[in-house]
Amino acid sequence: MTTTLRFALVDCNSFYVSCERVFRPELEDVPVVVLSNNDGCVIARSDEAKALGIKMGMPYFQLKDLIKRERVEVFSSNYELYGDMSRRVVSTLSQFTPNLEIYSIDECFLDLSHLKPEEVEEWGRSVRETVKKWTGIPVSVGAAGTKTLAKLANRLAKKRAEAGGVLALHTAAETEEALRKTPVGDVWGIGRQHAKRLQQLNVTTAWDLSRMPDGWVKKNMAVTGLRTLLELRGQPCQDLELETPDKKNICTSRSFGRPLTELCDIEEALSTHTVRCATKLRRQNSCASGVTVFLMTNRFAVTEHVYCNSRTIQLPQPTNSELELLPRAMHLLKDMFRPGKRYVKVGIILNGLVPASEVQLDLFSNQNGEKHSKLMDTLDTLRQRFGHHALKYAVQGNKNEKDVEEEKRAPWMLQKKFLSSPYTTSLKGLLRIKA
DNA sequence: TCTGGGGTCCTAGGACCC
DNA sequence: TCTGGGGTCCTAGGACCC
Repeated sequence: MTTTLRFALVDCNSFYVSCERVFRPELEDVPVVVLSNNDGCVIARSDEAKALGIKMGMPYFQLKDLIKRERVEVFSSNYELYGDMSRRVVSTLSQFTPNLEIYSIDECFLDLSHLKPEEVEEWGRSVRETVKKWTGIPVSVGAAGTKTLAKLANRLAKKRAEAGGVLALHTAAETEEALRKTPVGDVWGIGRQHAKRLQQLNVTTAWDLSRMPDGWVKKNMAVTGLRTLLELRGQPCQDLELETPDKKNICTSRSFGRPLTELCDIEEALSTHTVRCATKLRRQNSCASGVTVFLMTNRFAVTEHVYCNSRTIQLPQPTNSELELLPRAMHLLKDMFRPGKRYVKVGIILNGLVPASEVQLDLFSNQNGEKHSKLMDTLDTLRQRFGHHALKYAVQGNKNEKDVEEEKRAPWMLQKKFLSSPYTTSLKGLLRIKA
């Protein structure tokens, strides 16, 4: 019995590592890892690095010896580069279908309804070759009747050398075999907690899960769990999301380059995050109804008392003006700050987002609102043209995150010891390739 | 010394109203 | 003095994703 192949999942292999390799081809076949912000932990690994036993999320400081011994190449994360490469991959994929969902920076769901089942493998190979040729990024393709099964097929396409990076689940027998080979914790939608619970009940594979009673799953894993269950059985519960829905919250937060004790340093960091966050808010044409600020000390500390606090206020009316948001964020921070602690992270969340057009009337009844709105437009235009640092508030300080030299950087700024060039988005980066 | 950042959805429980 | 029940809204917390 054959099933209709409705979805393909195209996933970039070790995406961040692959981005770095595009511009450093000599790193092919060499173990490579990419670190999270602040060079904290491993967030991408090449196959060679995986073979050395380096796991996702491992702290870098615990791996230093291994990295040195095995000559692992290390990169700080370079989101400017990865974002740009991601756009190139998406634009290549959109040549293959107009109906495509950007699921994450390195994954897209593609609609297959225009293909006959027997054409899917050939189509998948063509996708792989074209993306590789046009962007330099290797991808894998999984195809099936539901999104959950397409994810599962994609995982196996990566694992099975003989699949050549493309796997389609055509028949019930093929699907059953794939389900039997997938550990339950590797199913999309089954996280650590559910996996643990299921394993205790001797449900160890995706196949076992697909045989569970609906009632038990609904009761213990909510309706999202039930959707996963039905999709494993081939019954589609999720469609492509062709338009990205507006975000309901927007957050900007960073760990500090080193622990901070002074309020003024944290104010510089938080004001910079607030400006970033407000910029994201305006890009979505939204206004925020509330502001939350959070502040924390090191949660792993054993000798110090862990302090983790947050404060929220509702705004008199929704706004996206930095002039409204900044003083409120600063006030919340001062309210939480306790001297004598070593803080490691601060962040802001803008919540209760509403379309800016819906508060427009209020905005015009308030003269300040109209002025602010024009000012913010101007700021956005100038910053887009000349960069984030072109126009800043005094409270943000005068240091520039792009500066590499230690003494030119503020203490709150991220560590990025192993940063590659912004090869694709700046002239300097471009010159670095030629050299 | 050194452990990321940014989201979503669901549910339970409390507050409040009629 | 007795003291219901149903509905809605909000929030906190937990689970998940990449």
